[in-house]
Amino acid sequence: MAEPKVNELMEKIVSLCKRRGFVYPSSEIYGGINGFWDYGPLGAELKRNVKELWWSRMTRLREDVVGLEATIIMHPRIWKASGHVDTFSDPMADCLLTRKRFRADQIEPQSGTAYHYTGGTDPASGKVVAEPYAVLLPPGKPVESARRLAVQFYQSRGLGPVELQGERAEKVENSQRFNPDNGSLLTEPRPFNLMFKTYVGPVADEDNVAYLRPETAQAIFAQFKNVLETSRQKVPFGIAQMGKAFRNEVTPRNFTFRSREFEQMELEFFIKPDEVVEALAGRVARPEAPGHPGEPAADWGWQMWHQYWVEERIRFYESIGLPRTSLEEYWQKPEELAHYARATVDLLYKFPFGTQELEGIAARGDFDLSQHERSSGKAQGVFDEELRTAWGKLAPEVQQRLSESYRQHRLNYLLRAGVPEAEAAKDAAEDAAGLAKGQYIPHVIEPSAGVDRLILALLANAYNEVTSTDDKGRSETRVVMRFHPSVAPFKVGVFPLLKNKPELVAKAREVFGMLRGSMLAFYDDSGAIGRRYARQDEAGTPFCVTVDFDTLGETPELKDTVTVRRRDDASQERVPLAGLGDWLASAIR
RNA sequence: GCGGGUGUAGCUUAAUGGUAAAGCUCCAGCCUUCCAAGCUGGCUACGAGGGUUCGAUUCCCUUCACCCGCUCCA
Repeated sequence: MAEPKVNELMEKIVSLCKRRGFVYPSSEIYGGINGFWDYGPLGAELKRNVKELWWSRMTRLREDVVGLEATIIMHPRIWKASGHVDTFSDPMADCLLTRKRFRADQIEPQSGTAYHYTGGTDPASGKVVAEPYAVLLPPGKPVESARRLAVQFYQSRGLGPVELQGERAEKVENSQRFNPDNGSLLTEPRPFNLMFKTYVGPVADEDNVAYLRPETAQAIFAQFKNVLETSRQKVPFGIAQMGKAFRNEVTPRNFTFRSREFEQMELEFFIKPDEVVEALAGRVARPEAPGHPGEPAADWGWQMWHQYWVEERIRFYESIGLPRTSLEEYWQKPEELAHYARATVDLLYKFPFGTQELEGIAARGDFDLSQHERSSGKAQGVFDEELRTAWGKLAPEVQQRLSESYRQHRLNYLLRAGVPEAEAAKDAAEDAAGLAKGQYIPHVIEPSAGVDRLILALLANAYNEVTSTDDKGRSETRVVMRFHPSVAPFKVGVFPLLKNKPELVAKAREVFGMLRGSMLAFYDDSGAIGRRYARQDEAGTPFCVTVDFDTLGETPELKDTVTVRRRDDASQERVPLAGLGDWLASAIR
């Protein structure tokens, strides 16, 4: 549709980000580095505000969430247990003809006759392409189809008419070297390192390999027991963490949207399995209507908690200025779910380059703690005195039903994790027996958000162009960044109306000094007043305060009052200096 | 990683095989009683490397970054 326009908007945003100091290309004086971006002065403030708002809302304002700040480099076995080592170093192979890419180890084995060629010649020009090529045909298919593909291949390498060289047939059994769709030869499998690798200690050998974390979440699981034992929290409760994560993305794209170094804000909220909830509360509450389910209750099952966090997160985005209409909620279909997830909701923002994920809220069951329990050999379950007491009072048939349901879930997990059948059956039965003793492995709801993506969404959302015509008939387009005041880098600009009147400057400096202790203020006395307003509009500063002659007493009843000018509609209000701090503080909340 | 496109000042755009131009922004000064006014002055660029050439921003090669498509997205 309007695609050039869309790109134009992104280009304008990128350009503004650089011009005003929100975002710069990393290492720019050395030519930049693909997938890395820096935040300039305004961007750093914006990002800090966003992170502080998230942190405060997710931990400080809640009794049931505590924080964690873990290292970026952790024991490599964490990434083995989480599954990242395996899925992040897949060998990949590309089709030589269509360039389609495959996981080399997941290609369905093919059998048949492979026709090999040593090269192709253009009989007209005599041009030769000596690259070997091959096509695998299923039994019974005529050799012509192999030749047809081979001709296409050599044509794609720059030949017009093609004479094939060195045709040779070979029987092939269970090969993964050919494209299952068309039989074309693939490239040699090449490993894809999606995790950043490093070495701990001065000796760079395979024994010292470690990885920069590809997500912050695993540290939370790895420290779950420590936090549980030292924070005086009981399930249900959450552990929040913000921090850098690193992924060797195949294609960094869309400005900062997909970067190789990025920051996450993650919460792992641990809840009781539904069987435990029922044993304790007598029932399991499930969502009956869409929308926020209200205050947490003892009978909430995982679906209630999941919906609760989806709605909490949407409220957070609304509170920092992303209207609900700019967001989309996407409930992943069962076939799209990752192997560990029971349900995942993506919160998407309508970016200029498309509607893309800001945050994923996954109900991960007990997968992660279970993985770390098996991998580390350290029990990750919790003991709940109330559960033990309540269990003893349950009717035997209820005990039986809950225990069986729990056993079935555990068995499913263990089998999927590759535990041999007999062992899995035994372990699942033991886990189920643990319920009676008050033991279980918590389940988890994971709201996981990308800070940088959110910053980009806020930038895109704030970007507005205002075209005005002055009295000389010249029209001019200005940019106004309409950030929510709570995230805006500067909260207030402070100006003397005129620079060459020392009394105005002195008073304005005084007002600036008064405000800067409680909010980020910016003092400016250069150029005409309108220009200073415009500069602050581009920085997204929601309010500007101007000291004029009335402030000094030119009009006696206006003495010690200033003009407060609003960014979004340029409206002005006269505010007494004595109440200015409070006026602004309540306006930027 | 593949294919296509782009790369001149902070931004937007010129021109040129022979000293790289302008507008806006920015900085300094003057002026200015509320929305990029005016005047004076100033900083700043051919993405990087190599080749051809007496001389390359211009032609060629390589490389880097960005944009679009493919691929990937645990």
